[in-house]
Amino acid sequence: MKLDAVDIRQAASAADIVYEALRKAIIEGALAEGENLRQDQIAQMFNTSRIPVREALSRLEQHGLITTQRYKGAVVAGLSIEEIEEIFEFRALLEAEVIRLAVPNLDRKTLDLARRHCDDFGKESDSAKWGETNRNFHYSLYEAARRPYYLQIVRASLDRIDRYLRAQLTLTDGMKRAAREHEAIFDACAKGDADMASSLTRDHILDAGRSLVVFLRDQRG
Amino acid sequence: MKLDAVDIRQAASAADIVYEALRKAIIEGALAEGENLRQDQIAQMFNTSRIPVREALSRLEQHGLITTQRYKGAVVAGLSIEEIEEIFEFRALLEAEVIRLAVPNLDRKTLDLARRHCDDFGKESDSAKWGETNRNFHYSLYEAARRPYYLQIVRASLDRIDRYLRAQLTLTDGMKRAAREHEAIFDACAKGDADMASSLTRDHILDAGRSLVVFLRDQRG
DNA sequence: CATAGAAATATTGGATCCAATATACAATGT
DNA sequence: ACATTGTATATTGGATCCAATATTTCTATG
Repeated sequence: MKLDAVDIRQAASAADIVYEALRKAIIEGALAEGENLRQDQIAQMFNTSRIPVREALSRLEQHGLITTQRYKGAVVAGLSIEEIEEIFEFRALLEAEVIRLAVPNLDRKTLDLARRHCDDFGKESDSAKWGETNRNFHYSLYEAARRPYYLQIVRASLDRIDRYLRAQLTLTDGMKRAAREHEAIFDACAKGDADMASSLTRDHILDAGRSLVVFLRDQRG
Repeated sequence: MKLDAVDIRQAASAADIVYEALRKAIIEGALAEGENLRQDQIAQMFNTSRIPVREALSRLEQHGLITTQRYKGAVVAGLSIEEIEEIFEFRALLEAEVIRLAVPNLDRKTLDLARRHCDDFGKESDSAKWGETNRNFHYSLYEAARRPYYLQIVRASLDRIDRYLRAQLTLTDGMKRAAREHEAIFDACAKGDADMASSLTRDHILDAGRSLVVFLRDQRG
């Protein structure tokens, strides 16, 4: 197990740092599904005691990223195909609505930023960074919806399936398709067509979900 | 501050018990908005140390039910009118979809159960129990959607605004209206009309939200 | 008497220690 | 040889203690 350094601005507590580092490692796939997370081991890694580690693990469990059992420890949670399908269906519903609410509020500056993120995604060859640029693109538009509660849920739902998406996209040509779909979504936003942007976002997510399920069924047998 | 007893079957840890008790107290309004939650005080209440209390508080903060500041402690979180409006809008979107997905799966047994919960709600005079019967009715139908992830989010979003709803319904005649709307939702479900059930659920939630906002604007000045 | 500064108090986050239990492995009997 | 039992080890959850800081109270001074 190997973890990246973290740079949380307002990391008030050690627990926050541990939480963010583990969250990042899990959603990026650096920690494999089923991998054991020993409190002692993590505590030593962060030069801290088990107390903040336990708090971090507790939060990760609340978000469904790990499961714990007393006297046995925590493991990185895995999702069944059915659970993954449900989360994609959920994201399609939610993000389609968020983009619809965002379009009327989009201004020049936001569109320019989204345009840059869209280009970055198209040009990104390092698959490890794919997740970041993807989030950057979508969230730069979503922010305009001014719905912090929606966005919190959007982020949490993406966290759950992000590492499966990344695994698939590094092994298939899904990224090209995603880049094309991003272009279409951006164009609809730039034209101010909320219904179109919403519909395309919905399809974008459902397509990705279907591809991923095919990929996983094959991989898992 | 006074807390109910808890009865969690699989309350593996003291932290679970404290978490559930505090959660219940907050969503029922037994703990007022802004009320201080001192770790020591809570620990003594549950005959335990501050460690499990801290874990419980950390989880409550993740769910947005409290806010904490180092060296100052935790307080029960309050929501602005705008935040409440957002959550009702969110619930309308989500629960309308959940009931739509549920209707095709409804069987005799589930409908009978929902019928009973619907009657219970109409007959319930104790406003303290309103929240439970309301949840029982809606969730008995929602379960049929077989979407555990959706339901988890539905529960969390209701938790955030439940105590405002309860406060309003005890002081207005909103319960009669809610009871009528429940009847209509149930009838649509019994007829197998998913679109109608969805639309009525959406209106039911948006109506409740609007009434609540009027009530709160008046109350808060 | 009012106010500024200092000491006392309250309160949190983290470290270390202890209790409980699951797992692994060795010893023992058939 | 193999199954069973007992023990040693690993690991978690909780209790107690310590460090850091915010708040309050008290005192001294103009």
